[in-house]
Amino acid sequence: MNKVKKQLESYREQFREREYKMTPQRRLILQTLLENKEQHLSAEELHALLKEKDSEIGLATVYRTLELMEDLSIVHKLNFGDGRSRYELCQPHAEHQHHHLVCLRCNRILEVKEDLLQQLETLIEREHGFQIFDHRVSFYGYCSDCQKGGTTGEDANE
Amino acid sequence: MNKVKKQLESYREQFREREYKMTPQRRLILQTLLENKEQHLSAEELHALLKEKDSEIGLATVYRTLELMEDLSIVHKLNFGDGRSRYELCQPHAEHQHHHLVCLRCNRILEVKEDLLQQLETLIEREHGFQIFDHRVSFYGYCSDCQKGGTTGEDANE
DNA sequence: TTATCTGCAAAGAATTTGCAGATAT
DNA sequence: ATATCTGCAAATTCTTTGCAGATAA
Repeated sequence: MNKVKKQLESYREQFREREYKMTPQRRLILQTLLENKEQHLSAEELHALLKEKDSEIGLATVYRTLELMEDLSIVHKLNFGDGRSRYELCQPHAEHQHHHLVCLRCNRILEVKEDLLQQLETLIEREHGFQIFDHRVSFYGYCSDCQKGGTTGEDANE
Repeated sequence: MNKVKKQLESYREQFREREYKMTPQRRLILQTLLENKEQHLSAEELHALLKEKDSEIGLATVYRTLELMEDLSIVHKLNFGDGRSRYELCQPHAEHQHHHLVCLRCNRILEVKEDLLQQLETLIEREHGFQIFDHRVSFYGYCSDCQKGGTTGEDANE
């Protein structure tokens, strides 16, 4: 998996540009995020994963690193209304982030690649004179599994 | 302002259907939300407004009432990434909520009436078999004032 | 070398909960 | 009458901060 190494090298460069140091802790956090790309981890979940790797990274460091990387546009901070912030790696080459589908029954979070908000953005920029840099879109409903399923449904979280 | 009274009566009915009681505290909270429709209040801000009216409603009651009203689909819980939840009354007759424009410089939150997500929703329902009930959309950028203004810009919050 | 970074523990902020008395229906 | 609701204070949970020693560049 040379791809991961290359990606880490690219992040190191982003750090250097802003005079931030690439420490073992930061590297391991990035590595873990790369290994869990599809996950939307919270700070505590990430911290738990790091512990499994026998690292002694403190929770405060995890928070500080995530904040820093959000500032560097390496991660996006997300909120799905469950009382904690969640994070995901930015897609380096995507014009915009994808959208999230939050299942109201099993709480799974699915993703959609399609953007299709260009039309709406153009309208907003024209009508409201608001210059858009990014957007966050979540759809709430029932995933296909939960539409079939009985009344209970498994809960993906806790 | 007979309109407000009518609206309160309608909320009372929603409460009754679920066997919740309409207490003076709940009525005053609803009234205050109606008087601040365009505001996106946090629980503490709402609590402060209630205090100005010489009511002795406890903060815990405010939280409990907001939770209850979210469950009744009377209010929407919103998150703009400022570390606290914010609430707004649902638009009773709107198919969907409007969208929010979050200015990254002055932190003002503007609104757009246009929905225009139907096309995207149709695509998602078809391609992903995901049955959509609602969506939350926020756009991040610079409002028209902040595009003109200097480098500082006033901060609408704190 | 030296400014930045880390871990720890303590602090802070938002939200929730337990309980005993009060109150809508 | 009684199940629900309220206010208070304490408890929880998530996140941030101060500090002294450690470390990347």
